[in-house]
Amino acid sequence: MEFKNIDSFNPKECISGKMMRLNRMTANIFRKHLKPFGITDSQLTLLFVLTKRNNLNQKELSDITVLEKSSLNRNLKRLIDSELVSKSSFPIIRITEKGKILVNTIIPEWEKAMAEIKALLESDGISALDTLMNKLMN
Amino acid sequence: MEFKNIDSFNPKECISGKMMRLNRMTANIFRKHLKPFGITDSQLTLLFVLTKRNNLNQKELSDITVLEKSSLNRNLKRLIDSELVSKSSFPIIRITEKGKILVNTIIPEWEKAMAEIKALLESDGISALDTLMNKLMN
DNA sequence: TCAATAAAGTTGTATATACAACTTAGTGTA
DNA sequence: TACACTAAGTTGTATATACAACTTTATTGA
Repeated sequence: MEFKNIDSFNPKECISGKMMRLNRMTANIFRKHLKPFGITDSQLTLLFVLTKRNNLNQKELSDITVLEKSSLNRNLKRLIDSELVSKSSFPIIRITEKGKILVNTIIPEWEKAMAEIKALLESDGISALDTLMNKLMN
Repeated sequence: MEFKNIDSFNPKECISGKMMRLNRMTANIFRKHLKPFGITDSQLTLLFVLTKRNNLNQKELSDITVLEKSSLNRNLKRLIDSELVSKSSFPIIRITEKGKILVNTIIPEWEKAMAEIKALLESDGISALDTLMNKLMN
């Protein structure tokens, strides 16, 4: 049986495939650094946003983080269970004092993760990432 | 309470955060196009690899796709359940005839997804992605 | 004000992913 | 060959993520 499409296409070009791989490699580096704190990169991203902006609801958070509302809702649930985030002023989501302390504590280790990935990316890799962000974050 | 680290850091720089967002946006586009075929982008990546290389074991597949061995094992399991992949020549993993037919059928739609994402990325976005791949894939 | 509609938030379900621990298969050396 | 060791593969468990369907909250028009 012949497969004309298969014979002529080049799967290595796949942009989704590349993006998934890059994401896994990056996540592996950050996960390693965050492990001692019992928090994930995705959760840390939310804490980071909430550290700087204290009047967001779930819709706004999901827009900022490009997370589907149900995904966001569940990620928040875990942070609430850990008492790092509070829904007590619903619908506004706020980081707790405990959350702020954790973020403040993690930052030095986050900077180590950043240094590790930056060493791999070098300056042109870092600006390549910004190029992609500018293209896709319309 | 004061948080020196929080006051001075810039969470928007976070490379992991950027990568996760880019990955979600890209995945959203591909998922939309692949939906009619009942297959995911991650599964399609595996079929793509197996379409071109027919003598790989799980270890080799996990290296190529940058997937932890247990993740790979489970992704394969789903493909085996769908009879798109076969483990009958263990430990070698092979795509089945059904799998090849599906890939051949999907390729035109995959090309549409590629066109959509390429239109957003433009040529400098596309080369930015390659820059990142070159940096991280050692 | 109240009913209709829209928006935001929640829950069910499925795949994706990784780490840890375990089992099976393979290798090498005495 | 047999035993020890290593590599590959599998399973348990937890988080991440999205879509669909549902509930709750907010908005708007009569």
